[in-house]
Amino acid sequence: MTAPKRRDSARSRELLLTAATELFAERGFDRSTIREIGERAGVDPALIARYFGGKAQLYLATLQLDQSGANPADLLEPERARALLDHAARRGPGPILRAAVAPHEDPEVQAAAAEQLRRRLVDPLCERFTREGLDRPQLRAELTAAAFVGVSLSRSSGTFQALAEAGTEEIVALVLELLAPR
Amino acid sequence: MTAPKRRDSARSRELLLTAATELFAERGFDRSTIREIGERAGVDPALIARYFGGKAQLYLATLQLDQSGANPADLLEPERARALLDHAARRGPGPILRAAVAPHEDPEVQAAAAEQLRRRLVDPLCERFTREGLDRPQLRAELTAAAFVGVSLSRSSGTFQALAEAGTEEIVALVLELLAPR
DNA sequence: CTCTCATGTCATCATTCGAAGACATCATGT
DNA sequence: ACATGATGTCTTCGAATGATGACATGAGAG
Repeated sequence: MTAPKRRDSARSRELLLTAATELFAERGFDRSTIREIGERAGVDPALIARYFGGKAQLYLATLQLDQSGANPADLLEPERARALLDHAARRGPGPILRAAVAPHEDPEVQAAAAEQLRRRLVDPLCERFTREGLDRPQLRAELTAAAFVGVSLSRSSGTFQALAEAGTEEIVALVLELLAPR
Repeated sequence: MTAPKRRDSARSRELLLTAATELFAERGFDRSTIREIGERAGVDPALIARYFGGKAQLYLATLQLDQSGANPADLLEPERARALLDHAARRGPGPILRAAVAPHEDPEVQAAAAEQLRRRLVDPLCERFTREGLDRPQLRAELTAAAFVGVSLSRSSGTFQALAEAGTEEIVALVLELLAPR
């Protein structure tokens, strides 16, 4: 009951946001066009400009979309690793992981993506490493996150055959074995 | 004395190839334009079509360029890891690593990049793992290579601050510690 | 009912890109 | 010296893309 919408602009916004999230995850920002987004959403692409301001701001909106959960668990928690890898396998790696290896041209966009990356992957790891008394926890956290991003993206890209074909559980086990500090 | 060049088409080809290698390494294939390549090479971009057939074939030519060394050492050899990370830090990660996480649209181009990736990173690792008697050597090799690619690309991208600022030696040590099987 | 504005549709613009071709220029063989 | 083909320069084309604004339409206010 947040007030009934006339011709449902809220719904159009939502549809665009969802379609954009999917497409950005599948093909990345650059290779997604506002026409494709509009087509998938069943909404005229011109409304992207009206409701978000432009493609870049739509991207920013998708970034803020799923930061719902507060402090996420770190990568070395099996459930967290599984969730991330599974999500990437089914819906694409997501725009945030992509931003780690291929920065955006727009500095503002890149900064936003980098912050999401830090909050959702690096910081939890850094906390864990600090807790465990490792030296250089920040650097170790970034390194571990980068390695995980590489695995996740590579698996989705299909470039590595065995990696693409292996089941999620298998990957989770090997990744955790690989990344766990010793 | 391989026959003197009239107006030195061989030199033009070479200049284009060099400039293309640099630009592809710095910005990746998609974000590099043939006009930029021509400008950097000091050669008219139209000659790319003449000498290589087009942008995609120029890219393929750069891939075949530096596969001089025969069987390269595997990633877990410190010198090899250092060489790769150092090269990436100074001249960009190179088109091959990029292909691991962001496939090209042209299937032929992607296949060529994937093969280079396999020959130069995965196969040596697979041999090592087989030698060491690990199970699933192929999968482990691809996983390790993917993690390394993630670290290398992330470091070059500047998205992770500590990772970008850390010295090569430091990274090499941590990467080897991370990726070495146990 | 009618006015008004939010909402949606459509056409078009400016830019960028790879590609192709017309034309000019120079070197070499005869 | 001239003809021929290789080499280089320049313009232009067609497609794709993000953005913009004019116009149409429908719902709610008075």
